[in-house]
Amino acid sequence: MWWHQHNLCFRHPVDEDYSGDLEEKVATIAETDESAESEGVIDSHKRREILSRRPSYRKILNELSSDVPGVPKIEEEKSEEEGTPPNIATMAVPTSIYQTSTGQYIAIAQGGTIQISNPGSDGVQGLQALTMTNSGAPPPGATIVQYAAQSADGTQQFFVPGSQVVVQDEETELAPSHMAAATGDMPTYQIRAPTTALPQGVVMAASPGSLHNPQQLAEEATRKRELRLMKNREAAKECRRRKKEYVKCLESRVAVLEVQNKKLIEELETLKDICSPKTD
DNA sequence: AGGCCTACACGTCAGCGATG
DNA sequence: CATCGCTGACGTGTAGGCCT
Repeated sequence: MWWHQHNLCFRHPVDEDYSGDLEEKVATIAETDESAESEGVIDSHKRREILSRRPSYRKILNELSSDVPGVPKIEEEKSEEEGTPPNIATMAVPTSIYQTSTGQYIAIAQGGTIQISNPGSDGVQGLQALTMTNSGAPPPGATIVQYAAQSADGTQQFFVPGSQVVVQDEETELAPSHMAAATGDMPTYQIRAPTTALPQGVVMAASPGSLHNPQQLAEEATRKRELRLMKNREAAKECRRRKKEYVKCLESRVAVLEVQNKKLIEELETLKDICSPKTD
């Protein structure tokens, strides 16, 4: 066994095909999961049919988390009135600590804040904070901060998708509301397109009534296509993120069930000994 | 150094279900 | 029925490790 419920060591690479095996393992242990896919020879059509009818990862994960306490849950969006800032992913778990394959410790705190710390030092040096700001569909122009790290010289480094610029705010009040809510007293940042006032991917639309000639129609079709591609791009990213989370969830569930299984076997052996004493 | 392999991330397409 | 979101499949690029 290479990991435990609250001290995960992610040794498995996240493979596209890996979740299927893991699902099967969970189903085998729990004997309740009907979503397991058989590893036998299934023709591609049938396999595709099975796969395409699978519910979303959010749904599956939420079902799992309702079964198993302590399993992270993906909150549904629209939690604005409930105190959760918009676009902030909330992990409904007590603070969990994981260890990565590189030896780093990852702590998921309430409110979705992830802290990454490097072992070896006194635990403070190298501390990195990361706040997920993209649980749901981002508003137009919103950008996902994928990773924030504090380098040795104290400067903040942000890696964001696309060719965008991160600008540190002079004061926290200047930050967008969803970011300010997420960071608290931390310095806040704005993400801007470097050359244009329009957010990345936003294309100016002509009003429908003004489309007369074929060229305008072609431009409109191109615009629609680019918009669809952009949305699908973001959706694919989000889908992959959820899938990774789902796989991690399955991994932790496997661990829990294996421990339970072991305990039950031991209990059974004990009961056997009690109920059938030796008669010689 | 260069070739090969592997893992990973990404973009795109296709197909499905949900929704208005 | 059109539209949209989600997700599997596929192709591509890149980084890192290993071998010659």
